[in-house]
Amino acid sequence: MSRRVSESTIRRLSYYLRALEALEGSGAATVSSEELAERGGTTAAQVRKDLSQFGSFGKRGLGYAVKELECTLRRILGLHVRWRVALVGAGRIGSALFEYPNFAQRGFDCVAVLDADPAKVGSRWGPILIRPVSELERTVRELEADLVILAVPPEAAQDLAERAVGAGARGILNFAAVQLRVPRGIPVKDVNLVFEMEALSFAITQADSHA
Amino acid sequence: MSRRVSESTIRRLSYYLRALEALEGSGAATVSSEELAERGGTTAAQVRKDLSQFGSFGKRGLGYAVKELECTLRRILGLHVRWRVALVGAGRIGSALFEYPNFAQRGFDCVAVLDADPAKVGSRWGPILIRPVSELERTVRELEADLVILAVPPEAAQDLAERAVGAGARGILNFAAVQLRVPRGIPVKDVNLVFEMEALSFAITQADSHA
DNA sequence: GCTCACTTGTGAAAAGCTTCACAATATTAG
DNA sequence: CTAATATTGTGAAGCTTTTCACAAGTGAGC
Repeated sequence: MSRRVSESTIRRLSYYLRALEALEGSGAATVSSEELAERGGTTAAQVRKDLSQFGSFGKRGLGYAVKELECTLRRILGLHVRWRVALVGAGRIGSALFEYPNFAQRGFDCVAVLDADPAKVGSRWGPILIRPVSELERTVRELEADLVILAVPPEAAQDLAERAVGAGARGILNFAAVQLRVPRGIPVKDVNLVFEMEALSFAITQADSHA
Repeated sequence: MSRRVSESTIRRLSYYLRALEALEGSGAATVSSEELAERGGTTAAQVRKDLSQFGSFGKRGLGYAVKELECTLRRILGLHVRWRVALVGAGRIGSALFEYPNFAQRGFDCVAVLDADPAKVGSRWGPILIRPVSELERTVRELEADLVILAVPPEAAQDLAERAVGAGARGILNFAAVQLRVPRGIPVKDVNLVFEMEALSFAITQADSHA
């Protein structure tokens, strides 16, 4: 029950959680692996295998209790606690993130915003005062930020990542198009729109050349 | 040379391309699989395997010619042509995307913006007039959009995806937290910040419980 | 020309992930 | 109570991806 769990499994757990939330809204009390699979874009066997890595949550013949499984998944994903997030980079992406309502709803509280641009430093986003990036370490330490979001140019990302981790950050969401090197044990997730667009471009081009 | 190429390989090709661009800027003429691996966050063997799926681009003993490989990768990824993109959803995310300068730089031209909010319809973003989503089909058809970006609420996404594909869209970048069902052969890429944050949350929680 | 150091391309082995198939178990109906 | 039906949990099989290891090719120095 405590082997290494694959990235793909985790990603699917997030989908299952969204599906369960929707099901709860629609009043369903139980759900089968088959229905979860349909909503999560996978197969029933996969759903059962995924869940079985963490325990045995269903009832044979019946399926899974929606509310209970939802709760279990939240706990597995570590969403039963709130996470403190420091956002580095108050540009377009940073601002979109900051205003994204689902963010706080899902347990992620933005406790600080930092930027390198002196013109932005000192202004306010709602209750939050924008700080200079030079105060990154102090901010992470004093506000006990768990997670750091880097929405900064690629050339700045590696340095900021190292400093954030040095000051106690435990995970990084990276919007910069570089592969960050961080100490073992610090998870990094990359989000990169250009990469996704390039993957679409490849898939379409490929399809054409085979037609 | 024309087997199915894995998602992971494509994702890494994008990293290699970024690395090559950086190398070209710094004046290097050739690069070894080892150096590409370091910059792309993988291993030398993986780099060689990835590239070998498309041909034989290196010189033994020497490595790869930076400029040439860059060009080859662009062609493999289908980036030698420009892509026409329609953006559906003129909210925070849509606006951040629209203003993202790298987007156009990398060959993706935003040819239309649509929104469901009558208050936004008719206003301008630079040269682009915001259209009502009711005109999605007409817009995709007349402006010959290849790719559609859905930056809309989850409940609207499935319907819009179907309509976009019906009107000729060939690929979808989906920001909504639902699994879209589309006809076979239409690639869909999902971008979801909450999923990435949840993966971080899981990784950290997991690490804790094993400490 | 010969040797040396270097680096690719690739078959084979290893590791990892997904699908299959079925015993086990739960509920409902008669 | 028995039969019929539904659905889970899981070992084993099948498939995919990654890593390994090395023959083959390349240029530089002498």
